[in-house]
Amino acid sequence: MVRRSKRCTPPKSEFSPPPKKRGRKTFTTSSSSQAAAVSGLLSLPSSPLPTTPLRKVLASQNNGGRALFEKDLLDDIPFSPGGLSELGLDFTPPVKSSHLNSHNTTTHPSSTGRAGASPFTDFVNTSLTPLNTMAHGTKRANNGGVGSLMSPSSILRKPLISSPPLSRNGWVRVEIGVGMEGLKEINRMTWRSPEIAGADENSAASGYLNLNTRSPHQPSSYHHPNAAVGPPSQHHHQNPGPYGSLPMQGSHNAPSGPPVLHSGTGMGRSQKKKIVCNCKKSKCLKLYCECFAALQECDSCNCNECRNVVEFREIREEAIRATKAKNPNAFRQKIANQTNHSTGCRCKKSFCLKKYCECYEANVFCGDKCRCANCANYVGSIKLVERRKKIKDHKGAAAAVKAAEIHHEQQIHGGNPLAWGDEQKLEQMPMHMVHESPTAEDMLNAAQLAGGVMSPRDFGKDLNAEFGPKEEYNNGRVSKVTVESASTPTNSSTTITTSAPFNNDIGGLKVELKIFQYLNNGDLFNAGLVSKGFKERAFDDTLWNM
DNA sequence: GAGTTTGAAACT
DNA sequence: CAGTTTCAAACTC
Ligand SMILES: [Zn+2]
Ligand SMILES: [Zn+2]
Ligand SMILES: [Zn+2]
Ligand SMILES: [Zn+2]
Ligand SMILES: [Zn+2]
Ligand SMILES: [Zn+2]
Repeated sequence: MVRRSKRCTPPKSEFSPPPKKRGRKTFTTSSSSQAAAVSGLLSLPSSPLPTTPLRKVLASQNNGGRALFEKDLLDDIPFSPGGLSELGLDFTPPVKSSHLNSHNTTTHPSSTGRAGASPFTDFVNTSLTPLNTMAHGTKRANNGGVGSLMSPSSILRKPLISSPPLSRNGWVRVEIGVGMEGLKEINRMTWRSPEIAGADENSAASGYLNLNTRSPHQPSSYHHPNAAVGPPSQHHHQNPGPYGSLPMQGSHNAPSGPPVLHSGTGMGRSQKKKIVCNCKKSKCLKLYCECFAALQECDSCNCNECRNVVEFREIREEAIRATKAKNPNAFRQKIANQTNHSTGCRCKKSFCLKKYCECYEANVFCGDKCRCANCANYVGSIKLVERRKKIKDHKGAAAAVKAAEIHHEQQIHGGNPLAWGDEQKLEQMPMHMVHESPTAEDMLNAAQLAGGVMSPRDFGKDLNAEFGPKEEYNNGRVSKVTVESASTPTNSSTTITTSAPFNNDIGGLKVELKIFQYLNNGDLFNAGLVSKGFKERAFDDTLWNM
């Protein structure tokens, strides 16, 4: 298989046309800062050569302003999650995204680079917020390991794009998880629409590709089933693609009616359960502290610099006062009537099926106050039951089943809908599950959850299409609600679940490599510097020999 | 147990 | 407000 000779060159990129086929894993890159600025390629330092392995390579290979890189030599180069930044080249401290939002240039952010420069040259033409990747070794103090070196993949967890632009046909964000092995999302390469990427996290390396201006460096035998693929049609965007629409935030309609979860765990107003916190930084004077939130003094807790004790009565009371001032309901129990969470949750990735969700944790169904995505914590949700079972919350599981039965009963028989309010019929049924296709994000989340909650079969089928054929409890039976699925992504433990056009398995080629087919050699080079994972893929023999 | 994920709380 | 950061619990392996 030989790469097509028709090389796709990003419109405004000055990247010199790569060889007809990748062939040897060599790169040429210009030391011209301008070229670098435009192409996003490495800009060589003009000043004293540093001592990093990369510099060594450059120094030895420097060829009249152009440096030649070869794979073998690159092996000595430590991967740098922050792109070139870690190597001391073109490092610029991350810019606050708020400043970058208006970033709308047609040139590379700067010849001086930016932290975690996108490995993809297309970036230069986007008006998307640049990605702030982290510097390798960034320390992050979190509960799990204060001061621990974070793997490249988890430095940034906040959206890399704020104010995600509306759908941009053709533009995709490519991400790859690095530094880990296994089935986790972070190990996968994903591509998604910019708007969805906005909600993503943990992207050690990512960049944007404009498929409208690119074509895959495909093997001649490659025929993508999707006609719109190749260079994705610039004309009609009818191709809904996986990201045609964002998931509607499921707004549940109030279940002001009966079906209630009585798991029995409700321990009334004055929590008798002993709370033990492990606060490290809040001094137990913020609602972060469970003790404080419960207006309990810390006792036998594992907190640091605790002020939530009688010895600091004044400070403590002032804190309580201040907290109340900010929110009069701060200390009010969130589950008032035993049926609703007073403020609802806003879960995005847990399906409200983990205790991260306050509704789920409180054993109440999500309600109209909730603004959760892909909620599975509703009356009749079989996944809810399964989850509780798995957690061995048998009481909760039983309660959920019972609620479903009661609900179903009311649905068929007399249960005057109006009695529950006009929208009772819609009830907690997440509309979006019925009418919308799952996003890549959804599928990834589902995949993660699937590990435990769903059976492999469910994962492959129902969950795959996300809540595709939706199973629900209907009076003890499981019924399926058919949902048309726009995409039927393939999935495996090592290749990501994506949607067309990287959807189908072609010649057993890994999805990630399919994605990389869109990258030119320069891109690959940069990608190789980004992370270990990127490097492995960028230099994959299959990719270079096709 | 260490490291990761998550969404409320806090902050700007 | 909305967007972002901080935080400590929940969770995974
Ligand atoms: Zn505390
Ligand atoms: Zn405490
Ligand atoms: Zn304390
Ligand atoms: Zn929730
Ligand atoms: Zn909820
Ligand atoms: Zn929910």
